[in-house]
Amino acid sequence: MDSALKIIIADDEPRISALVSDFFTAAGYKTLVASDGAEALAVFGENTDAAAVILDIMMPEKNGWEVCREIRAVSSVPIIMLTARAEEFDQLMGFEAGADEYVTKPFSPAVLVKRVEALLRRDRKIEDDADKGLTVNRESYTAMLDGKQLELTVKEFEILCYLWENKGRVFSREQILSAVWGYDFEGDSRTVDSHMARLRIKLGDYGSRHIKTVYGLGYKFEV
Amino acid sequence: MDSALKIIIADDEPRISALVSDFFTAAGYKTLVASDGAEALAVFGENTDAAAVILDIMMPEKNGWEVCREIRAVSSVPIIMLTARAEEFDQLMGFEAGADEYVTKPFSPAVLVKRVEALLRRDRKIEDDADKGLTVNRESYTAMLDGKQLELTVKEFEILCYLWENKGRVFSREQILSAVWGYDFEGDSRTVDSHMARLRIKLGDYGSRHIKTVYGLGYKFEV
DNA sequence: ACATTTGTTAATAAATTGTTAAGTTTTATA
DNA sequence: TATAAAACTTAACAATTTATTAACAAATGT
Repeated sequence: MDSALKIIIADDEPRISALVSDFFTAAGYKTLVASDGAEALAVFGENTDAAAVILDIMMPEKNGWEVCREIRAVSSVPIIMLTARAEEFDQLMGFEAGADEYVTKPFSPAVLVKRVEALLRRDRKIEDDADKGLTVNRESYTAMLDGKQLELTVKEFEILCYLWENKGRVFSREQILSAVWGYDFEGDSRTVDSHMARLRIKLGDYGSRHIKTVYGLGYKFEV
Repeated sequence: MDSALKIIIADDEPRISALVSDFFTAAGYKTLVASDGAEALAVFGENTDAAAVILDIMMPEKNGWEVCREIRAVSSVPIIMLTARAEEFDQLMGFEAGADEYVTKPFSPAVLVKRVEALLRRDRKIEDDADKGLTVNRESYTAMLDGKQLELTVKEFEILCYLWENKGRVFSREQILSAVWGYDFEGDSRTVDSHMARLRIKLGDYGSRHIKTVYGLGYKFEV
């Protein structure tokens, strides 16, 4: 199985494409290199599932923005243009041709990888950190973890809320009981433990990582 | 003792090297200036413990990327290339020669310092002051040492807190017992010793440096 | 009446803590 | 400075406390 995302790199300067290719390979992508505009188009034709295309502007056969325009006619794949000089003219043409990003030489290959990943994120090709983690909504009594809704019972939800809204702070079982059950609750404080256990299970990995037992004191949501 | 980190600056334009040197000096570094490529190599030869090397590309004798390549052959010291024009050729050669960063003239010396420090941080040459030393948080019952969380038990944490919040002051075992255990604790005061030992172990080096025994009296957190 | 949630209990597991005792270091003093 | 006494350190152990888990019973809502 090879599920690595493909990145097409087109530059007539082999040392540049090799350099860029190396960085993307190191970052876990599969790279396809072309050395002129016509070849770039051919490679794209064979790999329309590519995750992104990086085009140098100055290339023989067909220049970068010609290639860009032709790809754009058939695909919305993210396109990044490389240019030697930050000239307004080139920039304009490039964007008009439908490029998504502009990277001016000299550039740091590491930065180029980051920019491409930003575009992939935009297209949901790679996971967005934004919808990672936990969201809690008192109004709807719902909690989302990594974009998926959790099936929590009321008590579980309220305990989670209480800890979540006071992240970092340690609460004793008694404090949790009076916050969630009410000050007049007569029950055993082991009850809290049971709920914590259930909550942890439902939160999976995230639960064990963030709902911490503070031995001898109680529980906390660790940031 | 002079523990300042050394920065080698090579530029054939004295005004530039003087300017850059001033900024690094102001930031607490020691600078070594060379005015051509050959000299840069010679200086590096005498100072292979330099923390970073800043090379102008256009230099007499040996140009920047020749110097870069030669240094790279023997050292992984961070190398920053300075270039007047964002030319593709220079760019390429520089990265190929193993430079870590590229800074295009005109540049702000302050920014250059920042970039260099980012590289030093990457190589752990300078510590991030943000997470230096000890932090104690009663709310979350956590103690951080140099950015890492300590796994302290309640008693350990409270003893540490007590000493930490009264830095410099000496406490007898009895005082510590009544502060942490409560005035009615009936146990042996050797108990405190055990906890101190465990605390010291968990605090490692920092522990032995700061938690001091005052013979015949008790303990203190020494500043 | 059914399924779901909630509370309780008890067995088990885990961690903290206090104590002891042997070994060091420090201090006082002869 | 040698020696003894006092004070401290350390490690190991056992006792204790505390937490987890699962299974079950009660309550709740549909």
